[in-house]
Amino acid sequence: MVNPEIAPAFRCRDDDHAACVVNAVTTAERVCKERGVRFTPLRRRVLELVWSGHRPAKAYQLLEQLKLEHAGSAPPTVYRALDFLVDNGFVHRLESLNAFIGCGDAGEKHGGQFLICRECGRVAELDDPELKQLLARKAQAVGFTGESSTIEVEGLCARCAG
Amino acid sequence: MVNPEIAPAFRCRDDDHAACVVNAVTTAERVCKERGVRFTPLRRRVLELVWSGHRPAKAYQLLEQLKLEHAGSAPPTVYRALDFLVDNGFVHRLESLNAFIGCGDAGEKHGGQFLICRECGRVAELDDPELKQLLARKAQAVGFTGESSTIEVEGLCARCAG
DNA sequence: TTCCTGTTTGTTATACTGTAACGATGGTCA
DNA sequence: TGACCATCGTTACAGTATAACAAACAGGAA
Ligand SMILES: [Zn+2]
Ligand SMILES: [Zn+2]
Ligand SMILES: [Zn+2]
Ligand SMILES: [Zn+2]
Repeated sequence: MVNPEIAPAFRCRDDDHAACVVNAVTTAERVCKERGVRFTPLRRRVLELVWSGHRPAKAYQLLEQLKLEHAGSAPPTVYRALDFLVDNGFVHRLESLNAFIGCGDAGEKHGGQFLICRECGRVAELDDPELKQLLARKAQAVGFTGESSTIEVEGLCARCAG
Repeated sequence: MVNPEIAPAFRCRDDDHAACVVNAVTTAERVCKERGVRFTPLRRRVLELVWSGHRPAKAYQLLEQLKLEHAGSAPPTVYRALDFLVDNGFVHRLESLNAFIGCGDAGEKHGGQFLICRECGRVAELDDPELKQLLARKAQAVGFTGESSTIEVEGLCARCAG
């Protein structure tokens, strides 16, 4: 096998991650302005919290953080913000984990393919057109028209595989 | 496009579905005997209930059924049976629905690819090696070793697409 | 400005999904 | 028989998500 590239999410050091957060927030701000939707302080804050690592964020963990900053926070507070972020393609929901992860390629609404390391918990996103096409083709072969797909792989990232 | 085959799950008529259930139970019975694990009445009954349609079964719906037949049923009753059935490859869990579906190709433990019709609710299973290989290859290309995967597609079956 | 309107947020309550813990039961085998 | 292990019954609770309605707020019309 050729020397593989390593996905950014698996390369990013936990102690040098601020740029990822800033980039995500800046992009979201721009896209929201373009779309004429409101990037409120709450939504911004939840996006920052989701992006606080390349690891899945659980809704009730986010809620705990929000409560520290604003006592009135409750489940709908975080779920509504997450709904907004997911609908606008800034965050993806990981179905196999009941968790959320920042989208590395925000701006376009899309479903990616997620690589979830069972050792370190980091998650990388692919957005591979070949995969989408093959899946669509295989579905069509049995008469099924796919509209959206959930693809999540559990395994080991390069660093954890040693 | 060539005339597509239609997946059995989408062809099966609701009023002529008994054979599917019998087949699933018979297979499970045989496989359990081969493996030396116990196919208890409870497990058999839950498998029948899961197979009562080609539609996803929710755990608490199954529980309601069980309660009608045995008052002592509680969440662990159904979840333990489902765990057994999933572990042995007789049933799959659909992550995007929090639901369960009978495996059309039981006996070998495997992860399939699931086609979920958003109109009629039926679910068909693929088990396509090309898809698995391509996904594994794409993951390897970024240094990730996949071990198990969740692939679920929402869309329209041939009948519902009209 | 004031009013109107639609969106966002606060608040309470509840529904849905899943597991921990421990004792009772029931096969299997020495 | 008794010891052992898997299964099941039972209670309690943890974790995930939404319904419903009121309050606050932004943006535009009068
Ligand atoms: Zn980063
Ligand atoms: Zn890792
Ligand atoms: Zn059938
Ligand atoms: Zn259909």
